[in-house]
Amino acid sequence: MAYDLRYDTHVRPVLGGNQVSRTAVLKVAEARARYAEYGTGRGSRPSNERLAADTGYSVRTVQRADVALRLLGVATEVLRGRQRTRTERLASWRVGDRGRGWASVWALHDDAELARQVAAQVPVLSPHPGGSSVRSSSSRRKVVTTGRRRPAGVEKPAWRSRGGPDPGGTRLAVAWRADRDSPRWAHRYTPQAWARLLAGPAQHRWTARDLNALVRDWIGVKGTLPDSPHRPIGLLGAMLAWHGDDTARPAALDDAREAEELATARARVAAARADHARVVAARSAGRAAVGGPGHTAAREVAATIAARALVRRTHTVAADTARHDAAVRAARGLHPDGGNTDQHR
DNA sequence: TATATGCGCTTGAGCTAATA
DNA sequence: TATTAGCTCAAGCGCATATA
Repeated sequence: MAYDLRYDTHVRPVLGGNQVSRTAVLKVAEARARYAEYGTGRGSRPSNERLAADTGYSVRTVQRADVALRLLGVATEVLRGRQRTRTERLASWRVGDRGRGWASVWALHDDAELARQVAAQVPVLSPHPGGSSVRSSSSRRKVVTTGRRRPAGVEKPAWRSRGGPDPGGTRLAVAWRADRDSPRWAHRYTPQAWARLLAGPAQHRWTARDLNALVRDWIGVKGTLPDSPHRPIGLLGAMLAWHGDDTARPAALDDAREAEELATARARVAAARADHARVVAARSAGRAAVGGPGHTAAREVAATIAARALVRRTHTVAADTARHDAAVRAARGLHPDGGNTDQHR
């Protein structure tokens, strides 16, 4: 599909006089895929010569196919091939690798824009019979429709016999599709299409967060998740089967931890509010007591105590000063009453 | 005649041995 | 010891040729 949709616009102008066939591109892509990691498409590192031997084409054609794959947007050359340094070769020898060079490393991948183009082509690839080689013409018969051919005993369509889309599963699918953390392929199907698969988890009160936690767990354990899985419903079904117990919500632990943090924060806020209320009450009581009989009596007692203390301090200082003055006069030979002696004169 | 393919040469990086 | 020629490896490119 990539070749059919993009070769003329993306590849042909670049390759000029060195075009490459669809068959050659497919063969080289298949050969490269055999050397890539199965789950991710990464780590494909056969040399051009190896690919030429595998495909039966020349190295030159392999090179052209590589360019085409790159321009089609389905492969990326991650590391260019080169000869190893002596240190690298010695390291390689220790693990039994006698090669002198390293081939380019390629990653094979899908392309979101290309996937959209392919999806857009589906109606063209599955034409209505009216567009086929069988010509239709207007019938002259009065009744052109066929009669009831339903087998006896079948009274309603299959979806109705299943009871229609599960409401809980539909609600969960709607929430999951609306969640910004959900993978893009969640939007490949309508909520009704997801509903049947999600009916079980919805019964056990799963949320969009649970589904995304399941996807993250899957990536963590399996190591990979395609950008555009071939059958998203099948993939999510595999994840749910891998998870096993629907009653064990994947995000339950996160929810419990957040609930505990929320409760702690609420208790902290309540305690702070109680402290503040106590402080406000005490301040109000203090302000109300100012000017009252108790406050006035206390002030009078305090003033009396302060006056007595002042008198005591004055007497003490006056006595100390008199003693000091007498001692100074005695040391100078002066009369204690204030007169001078002749000795000094 | 347009398209697809292969041959042969070139490039770039690195190693080895000969030589000044 | 530094320089240089020759070689390997991986990859790119132009042109001649085969083919439908």
